[in-house]
Amino acid sequence: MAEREVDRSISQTVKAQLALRDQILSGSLRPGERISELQAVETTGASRTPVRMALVRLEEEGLLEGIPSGGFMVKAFSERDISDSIELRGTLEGLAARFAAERGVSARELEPLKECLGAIDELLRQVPISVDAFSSYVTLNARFHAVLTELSRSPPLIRQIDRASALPFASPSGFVMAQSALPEAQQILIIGQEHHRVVIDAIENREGARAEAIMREHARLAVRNLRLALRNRTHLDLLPALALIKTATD
Amino acid sequence: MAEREVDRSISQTVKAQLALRDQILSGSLRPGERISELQAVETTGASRTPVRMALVRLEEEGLLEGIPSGGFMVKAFSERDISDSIELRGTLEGLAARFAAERGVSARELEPLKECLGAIDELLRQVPISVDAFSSYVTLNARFHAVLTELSRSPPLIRQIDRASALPFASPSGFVMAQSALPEAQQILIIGQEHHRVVIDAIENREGARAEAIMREHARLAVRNLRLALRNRTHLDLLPALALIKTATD
DNA sequence: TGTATTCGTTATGTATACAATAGCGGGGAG
DNA sequence: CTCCCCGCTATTGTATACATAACGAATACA
Repeated sequence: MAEREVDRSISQTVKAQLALRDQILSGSLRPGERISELQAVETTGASRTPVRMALVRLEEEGLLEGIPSGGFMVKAFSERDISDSIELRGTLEGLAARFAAERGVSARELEPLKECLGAIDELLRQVPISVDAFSSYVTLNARFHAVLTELSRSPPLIRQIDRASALPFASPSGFVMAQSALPEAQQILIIGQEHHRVVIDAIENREGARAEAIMREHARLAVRNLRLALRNRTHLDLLPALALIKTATD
Repeated sequence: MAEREVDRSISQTVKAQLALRDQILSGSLRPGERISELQAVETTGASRTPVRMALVRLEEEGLLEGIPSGGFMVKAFSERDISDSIELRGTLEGLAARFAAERGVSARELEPLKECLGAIDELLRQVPISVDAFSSYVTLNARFHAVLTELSRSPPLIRQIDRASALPFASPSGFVMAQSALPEAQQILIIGQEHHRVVIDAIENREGARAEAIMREHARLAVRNLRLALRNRTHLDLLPALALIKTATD
């Protein structure tokens, strides 16, 4: 009992899944590269069975791809894959916003959303925005999107949105990070915040179509800016997940 | 070597996954019921490791739910879950149609779609439609939706649509089957076919918004009719997947 | 010298053994 | 008679052993 040190608070499968996902997203594992189970066993500390379960989950998540002859490889994404994923999530979030608006949301339920809005307003007051403030923004923005998604009260939809967010840069924090290096970053943040304001207003007034439209526009903005940011890669080489994007233009 | 008869043409994992999915969808396993691994091993013929991989995949598919204390249970769906799933898929297919329209599709690529259209036209000519013809319709309709999805040329989107179709009644064939018992079945099929015709026209003329709108309307029609069909359950008790729907109104 | 075939090694798919936990039933006490 | 506690059993999570298939290298033959 002194020899084996096992953390019983978390399953080996989850541990392996987290570790491997981190390795993929951090670029330790190159896209197209075959993942060695044995190597994964060594780096994660779990044994083969939990590692395999983690690999299956990561494949379903979309980060890995099964190889016909056996095993898994890290998936590579084209720039279009990324922008499609963002638009996809925007469409889904639009549906969520519409559901929230049509089905009605109490003032109390809307409160967390307004809190995020106010907190971000506070952050955006400083020009230019500090690094710390930007970090807070990323958190608050992610929270805003998560809460909005929940307001749809539709488990299948929430589930799909979560899935769509699993791809690199497709999560609310993911693409904001990518845009941080742009000179127009602050303006983008301000516009995005305006979108947030409008969607709350639309939900409050039960304007489903308007709520949906603004969320889709929100995603369009993100797509446009991500494209822009990817043009000057020099500014954001620090982002590890960038390694997952195929450089060759299709 | 003579003793053990193993089919090498298909992996045990896939075999177990297919068998278990069939058991779930056919109602052999009741929703809320904990799935016994041992029992699954017996019914599928695979050993525990492949069975567990299959269970993980089915959980990711949305048919199973992990139990915190361990193991999996069959998920139960509310009527709203189902209709939301259909609308969800409709939204996704709308996006696919828009992508196809905006990005352009050659006449050659549109051919399979038109073939389905023509074949279905042929089927719908007979009144009332025969059981055989209806069965053909289900196949052709599924093919139409699959081809349309492919025309988006967006792997992430295609993937998501496939995922959304995994839930009971959310697939193109699934909800059509459910509606078959309705007296208005033939009219519904005719209207649906008109939708198909319009989406092809919209894609040909590169009218993205119109293509998207009609696919969403298509889903709305499906939702409405599924609701209707579920009202008179007596007509369609033959559908096994029905067991997965919670009877209690939320 | 190039190509093809064979052998060996390695990694994956599968099966099973082991360990730990959660649920359940029985027994005892209040 | 009821409630609580203890122990047992059954099932899951984990580890590992075994078999098989694929990939690579080396050698032999053309």
